[in-house]
Amino acid sequence: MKPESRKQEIINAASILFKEKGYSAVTMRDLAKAMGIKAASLYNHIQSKQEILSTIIIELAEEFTTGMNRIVNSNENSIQKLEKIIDLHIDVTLRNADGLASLNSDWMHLEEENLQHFEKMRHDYEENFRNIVRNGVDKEEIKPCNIEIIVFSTLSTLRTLYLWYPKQKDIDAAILKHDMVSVLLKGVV
Amino acid sequence: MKPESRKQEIINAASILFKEKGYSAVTMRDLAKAMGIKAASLYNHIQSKQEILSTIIIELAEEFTTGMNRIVNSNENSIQKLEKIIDLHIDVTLRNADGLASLNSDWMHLEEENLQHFEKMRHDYEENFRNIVRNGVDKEEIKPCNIEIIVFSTLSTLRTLYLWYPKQKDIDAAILKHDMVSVLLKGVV
DNA sequence: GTATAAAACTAACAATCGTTAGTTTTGTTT
DNA sequence: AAACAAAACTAACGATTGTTAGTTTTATAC
Repeated sequence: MKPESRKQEIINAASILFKEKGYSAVTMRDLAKAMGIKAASLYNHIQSKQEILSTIIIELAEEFTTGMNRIVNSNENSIQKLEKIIDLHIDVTLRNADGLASLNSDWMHLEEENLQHFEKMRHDYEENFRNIVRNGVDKEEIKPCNIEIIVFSTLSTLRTLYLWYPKQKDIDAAILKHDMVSVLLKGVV
Repeated sequence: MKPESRKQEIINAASILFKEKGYSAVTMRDLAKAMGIKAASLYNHIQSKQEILSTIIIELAEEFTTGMNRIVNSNENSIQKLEKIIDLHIDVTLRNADGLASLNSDWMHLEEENLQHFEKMRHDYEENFRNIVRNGVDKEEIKPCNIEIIVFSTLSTLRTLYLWYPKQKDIDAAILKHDMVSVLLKGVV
């Protein structure tokens, strides 16, 4: 029963519109119409269109950063860490699939300091991912494939989950996790 | 009489800009500046901004449609067909990585008839992909995993190749094909 | 019931958008 | 050098953009 703040409602509505058409193609009048108010009224709750975008993206990026740091600092082997990464992506996707569209497709429209912050978080995330895979190959827990290809193919699938999962209506999160681990790590042949 | 070459130069420049910022965020003045001319001069060669987008996307979508039809109608088993699909994506990516950004991220900005044509081609492509996987599972050439997850994870990786491949400077196409087959079909563990 | 704050409104701004019209420059052919 | 078309230009259009200012409505607290 606790009502979401009006600002959060706007951000949620914006996430949906940004997912459908992208940040640049969504006007403040589009967003206002989705909220059932006039464009100028939005500014009682938010500072700018840019603030909406950066709120959506930075919050999500920090979730991934926090999650990855927890995984990196855990005492598990490479395979277990990869499974935890898959869990992380599924969890975030379930919680905020709409926002992930902006994180994946509209990050380049962030402005100076937020853009830099985002790019650093993304770089660090990928570097951590790469190190986990590299470590797994060294310890022969993972096949000696091209590390870049493993990271790329796994990450591109996980990053695209937000597009696919909402269309799968009757799939349980636990089953999804299990099957993603199976397909991504163990192959299909 | 027809300025084919200059028109193609414009389309190529547009592909690069669309890749960097997306269709909606690129103005005709941006494109003109990239071409070293004024915005109005673009209209000696193209009819509209929309025409540029539809040319980029529809041409690529038809390449995939043609390629997929060839694969579907061949006398090969499921694994071989999946390998051919991987080849197809790598070939198209090598030939036109920039345009693929529009196909993946800006298709929703196509207008009525082109949008419908694109959506039908994409639907048919995915349906063909799904049938190949389903057939492979039935014949026990492919593990009995969730078919949707296999299609999704494979396709999301192939569709994202355009983002990743240009950054890999010293990787040969043949090696890439081999490794992609290895990672996507045989797993990493 | 009145005061106060939250949240909506109308009206408009300067800037920028895709695009058109009309004109001039450039390059090639005769 | 004259003719002609390709391709550039200047100038501007109507529409739309994000945003601001000032005002009115709505809901809550005393």
